[in-house]
Amino acid sequence: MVARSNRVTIHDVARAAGVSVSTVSKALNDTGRMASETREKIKAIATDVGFRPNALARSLLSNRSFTVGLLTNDTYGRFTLPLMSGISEALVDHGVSVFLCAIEDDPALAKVHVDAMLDKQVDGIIATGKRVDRSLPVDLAGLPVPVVYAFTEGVPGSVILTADDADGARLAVERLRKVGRKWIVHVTGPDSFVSAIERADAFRQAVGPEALVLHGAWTEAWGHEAVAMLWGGDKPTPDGIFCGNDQIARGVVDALREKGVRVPEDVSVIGFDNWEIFADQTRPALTTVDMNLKELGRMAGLTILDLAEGRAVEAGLRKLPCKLVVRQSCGGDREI
Amino acid sequence: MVARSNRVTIHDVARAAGVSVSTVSKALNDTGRMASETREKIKAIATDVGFRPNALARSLLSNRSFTVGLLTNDTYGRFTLPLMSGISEALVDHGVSVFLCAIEDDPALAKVHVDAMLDKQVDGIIATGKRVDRSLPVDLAGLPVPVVYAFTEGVPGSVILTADDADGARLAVERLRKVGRKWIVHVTGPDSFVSAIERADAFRQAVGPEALVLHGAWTEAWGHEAVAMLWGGDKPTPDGIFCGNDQIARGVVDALREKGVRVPEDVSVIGFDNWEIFADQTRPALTTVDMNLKELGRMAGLTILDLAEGRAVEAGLRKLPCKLVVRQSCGGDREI
DNA sequence: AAATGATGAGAAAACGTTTTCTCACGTTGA
DNA sequence: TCAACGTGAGAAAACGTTTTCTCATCATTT
Repeated sequence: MVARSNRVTIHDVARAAGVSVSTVSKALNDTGRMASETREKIKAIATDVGFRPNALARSLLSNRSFTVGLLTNDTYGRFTLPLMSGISEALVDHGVSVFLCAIEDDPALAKVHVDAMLDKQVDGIIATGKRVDRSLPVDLAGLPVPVVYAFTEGVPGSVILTADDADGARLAVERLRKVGRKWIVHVTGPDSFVSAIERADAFRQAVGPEALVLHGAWTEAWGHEAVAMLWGGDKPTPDGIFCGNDQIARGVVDALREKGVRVPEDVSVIGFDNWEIFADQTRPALTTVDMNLKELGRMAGLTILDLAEGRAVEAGLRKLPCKLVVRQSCGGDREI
Repeated sequence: MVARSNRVTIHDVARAAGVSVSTVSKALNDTGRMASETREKIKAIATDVGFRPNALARSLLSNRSFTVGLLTNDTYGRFTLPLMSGISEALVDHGVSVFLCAIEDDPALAKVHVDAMLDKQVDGIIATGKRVDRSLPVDLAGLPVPVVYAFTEGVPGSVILTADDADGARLAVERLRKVGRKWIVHVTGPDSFVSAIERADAFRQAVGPEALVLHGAWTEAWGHEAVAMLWGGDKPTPDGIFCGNDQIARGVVDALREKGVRVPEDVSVIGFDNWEIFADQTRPALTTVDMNLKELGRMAGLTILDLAEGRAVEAGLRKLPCKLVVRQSCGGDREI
């Protein structure tokens, strides 16, 4: 309930042990020369009085703050949180803490946050966003600390980590084929999204020349609409639908159910994102492509650490493979 | 592309200006005595060479790091992100950055994070979680820094901020009454949740002795089930349904639509949480209670700041009012 | 003309560490 | 017996700031 700083410093330990602060420092860091009894005694006393070195003082000297910044404009957190979780998990073992800065597409706010982090001597900055083909509203080039871009557009020559959309599409098609689907269509988001394009291209490549890709919004409503279109004409209806995200997939599955089409018996559906809140709640639960965002976060964390510690890292765009999470909407889930 | 620390320090400024570091410091901080020309000249030179004071060095001296920690076990981020957003928004103006630590109900991990933050001399810690009636798996009492609990259980005598569940329930009932509903029921989550209990109690108090509360899971499926029960017997069916969260509400609305019951013409539905991804996508879009989590975050941020700066703060549980977000599922939305 | 006071600016200490340098002491070898 | 050497431990500098103290210089007053 009191005062300034009752925190125990290295001086307190030195006094308690009857030695100098240098000796304490060397004892605790296992450096320097000294009698091993002295070392052990000092260590014992240090833990006894609950000494924990002040990281700030240490950083001042070492030029390493064991702190990194995560800059994001994904306020909703759909992508940022798994990423954050991976970053944190990878770095906590190295004693590194993460500043989270939510900048909402506001350049001024972004600058304030970046400056604050630089002032606090972060060892590096990880930039992330909600769209792979958009960059944050702040220029991170030429900063005095390394920068890694994860799931957002980065400047040329920088390190950019992202999910391999094409791989995800291939995984989905492969699965649909494996459960015996012949006429597979792709219902996805607007073709103004690079992710949508890349998935669609890979989809076309995997399915062949007759491939059908329907672009729309990233919404349930578009899923409903697409089903209405596909089942509305007199053309043959597909037996497999690969959706651009889980919301579309949810719309598709609901629409099919309302139509009396059985999923997965009559039609197999695969989503994208593995957003559990959607994938799990859909009836039947969605088989869906997971972008491994947590793993992407781990990679980003370890990469920024490499850079901070001066190790060489290959620049350029690096795409991490996706994985398929099998639930019920595609069928074939019991065969395993 | 090189070396150690090209960062410009106060010494560089002093050299460039031909004065001592003390003079520079006083010039930039508008303290001390000096000719105003000197002051201005130094300021000009400082911005010229791009000097930014090293916050670490400053912190070492002032015992203030302008850094707080946010501890959460809400990996999904449903509650943490709006809170975080509010905290960050409130604190960025004061130059304070936020460490986000995701501890997944793992006491050891929690301790590691807390220790790392303490070593880094955070000015305070905000604890938050996914449930108001559960505490984090780590003891935050007796820490050398102030702690504020937001949306999670705190130790007695601490500062605890949370949403006023009863207020939310009252808002919902009030609205349903206002649009002319007479027979209102409450479909909510398990009665093992304090939130569910408090809302249910307030609901009963507002509706009267004949109030009907149905407890189930926090899922869409339970919404469907509840509708099946309510419309299954030969009792009169309700014309207003207040749901414990937006997922239940979504289930209820979907089930009613499938039944041919019109929302909001025949039945008004109100949700809880204002989880936009659900509230917006439901047809019709959900009128729902918003817990003002961002505001709660702001309060938490300002409170921790007050405590860090030694201002007195009243301990105890503080409940922040909710607000109703009007969309279409309740009706009466066009009257305004 | 001397004493007083105001003004401008620098020196030094401090924050809590780590690291390098120095030194006293005791042991070994010739 | 003396030089050389190894060992244990402390002194001091350094990191980049802020703050207190001291001290010239110059203008004002008597």
